[in-house]
Amino acid sequence: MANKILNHTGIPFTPKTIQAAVNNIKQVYESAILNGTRRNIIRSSALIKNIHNAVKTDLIDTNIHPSLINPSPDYLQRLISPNQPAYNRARVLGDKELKIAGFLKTKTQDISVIPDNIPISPTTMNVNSGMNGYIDIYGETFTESILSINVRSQLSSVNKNFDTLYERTFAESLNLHLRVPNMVLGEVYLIPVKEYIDGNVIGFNAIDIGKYIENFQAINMRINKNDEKFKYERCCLLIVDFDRPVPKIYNTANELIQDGFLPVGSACSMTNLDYANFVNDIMQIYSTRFPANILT
DNA sequence: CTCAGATCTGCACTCCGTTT
DNA sequence: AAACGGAGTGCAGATCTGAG
Repeated sequence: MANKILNHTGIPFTPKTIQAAVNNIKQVYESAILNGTRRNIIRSSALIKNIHNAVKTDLIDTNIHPSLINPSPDYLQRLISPNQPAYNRARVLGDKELKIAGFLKTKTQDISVIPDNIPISPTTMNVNSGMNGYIDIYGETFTESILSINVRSQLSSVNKNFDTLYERTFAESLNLHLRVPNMVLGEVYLIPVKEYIDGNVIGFNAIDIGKYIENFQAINMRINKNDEKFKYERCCLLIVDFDRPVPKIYNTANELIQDGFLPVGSACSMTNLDYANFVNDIMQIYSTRFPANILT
């Protein structure tokens, strides 16, 4: 897990930008298609970790302390007492996906940023759900103060899986917000503007990208903690054209119209759904909601 | 304690009955 | 016949467990 990200020749590689991440995804995925190991590479999560890494890098660039991202349980133990003396924090990125309890179930979060000044307070859950009696090692106060960003992708069979994946996306935010309504949730969803066809050759099919934009706008921008619980505080629909030598990331609907992926006059908007402003936007929402929490 | 085998989890993708 | 929808599949990695 520490660094399982490889380039297409099998050499360890750490993408620092979202463009480097999608470039590497294209190269690794396409070589896997050609040598018949496409399913293996997808299920190994080797591709999606490229996006994880670029998002983590962008979080650090907004001044988040690396040790507060996906910290180990050992590191978290220092928060068990609010009067703990200052801890000598190494500038190392954690890689532990935190298992967070929601109203219906637990779920490990892809990227968790923990505040440095909120104590952990284990509690036994007392709720009218299957989680009744579950011992949550973090407690509600700490859980709701975690900034959580999940990352998904779908490179082929896009329409076939739309329903299942959209339901999952919708359910994950609801599960957490039903228990901890203040929690700030982000989602980065990589979607190709043309899906890869199946088989052992490189090829692309058109998809209806407008449908994705509309559906993700419908669960986006939960600015007020009283807003609908199935929404995310900030979603990113990372729309990428892989059918060119260097993949192109789309940040605006106008670019999609210009390249023929949305009809002229389309009402679709990528405002608040783009990657370019994603990290800044979600940090803004977090710091407004939890002005006293320390992430640096 | 170690560590190998068992079990659990996450997730892209397939399959097949239903609808149009 | 074609498209749809959603239950089912199976791989890979993570985590657990118990024998020694």
